[in-house]
Amino acid sequence: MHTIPESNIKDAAQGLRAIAHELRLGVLCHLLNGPMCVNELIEATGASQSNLSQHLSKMRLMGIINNEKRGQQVYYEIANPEFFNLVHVLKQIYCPEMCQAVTEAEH
Amino acid sequence: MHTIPESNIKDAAQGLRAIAHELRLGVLCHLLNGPMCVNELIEATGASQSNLSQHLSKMRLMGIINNEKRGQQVYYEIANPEFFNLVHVLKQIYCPEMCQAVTEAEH
DNA sequence: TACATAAATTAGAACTTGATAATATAATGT
DNA sequence: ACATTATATTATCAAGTTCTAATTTATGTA
Repeated sequence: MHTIPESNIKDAAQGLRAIAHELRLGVLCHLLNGPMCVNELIEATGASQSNLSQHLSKMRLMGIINNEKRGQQVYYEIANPEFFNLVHVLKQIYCPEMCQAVTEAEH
Repeated sequence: MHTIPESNIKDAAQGLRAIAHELRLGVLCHLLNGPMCVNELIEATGASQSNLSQHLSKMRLMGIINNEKRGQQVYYEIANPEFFNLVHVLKQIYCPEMCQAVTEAEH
């Protein structure tokens, strides 16, 4: 069966909501390259400290990312390697111009 | 590069929002088995007519599904086959109990 | 100890989303 | 033409989300 059972739909929808935001999805993409601390993410995204912190908190509560304190900094990283695949699929859907070569090769 | 370029992040986040809801994700999953008309989806999901219609409308505007009128009925179907892959990844993440066998075989 | 830096928390306003109920439109059968 | 069935639209209200500004907590350092 190629579907999500009813019992898990709620969790999956909640998980999607956790990344269904420009800034949060941007953070997820940055973290694909490895762990980053909050200041680095502020730099990378241009978000305000408070705003970013709140989004990171939400992503952490939703199980998208984990954090680890190293001295004065808090480093965030992707919690589940499946998110690499998720981003890959999103790229297929929303960056068609980047994926045309592959798509054409399949025909 | 395994990431979504900034220029497409907004679209991707918006697309995610279009399915980041229990009912809409449920509809998407039902449509994986083929086109369905509104009444069938009402049956399948238990949603009210008006509510479902509004969610279908949103998913259509966001490019997740297409519709086609056949006589008195309107049939909806998935707009992009990549959504099969998206659901597959979601299953890996949010239905771990269903995927354990595969995961263990990989070790 | 006092100060600086990193990050989290809180409160509140503005905006968005989702559900319901009521109404409208469109196709079909009598 | 009239009733019936299928779907869409509109208005409204409650609930949820997001941003900003201010405050707090924790860590490292002079």
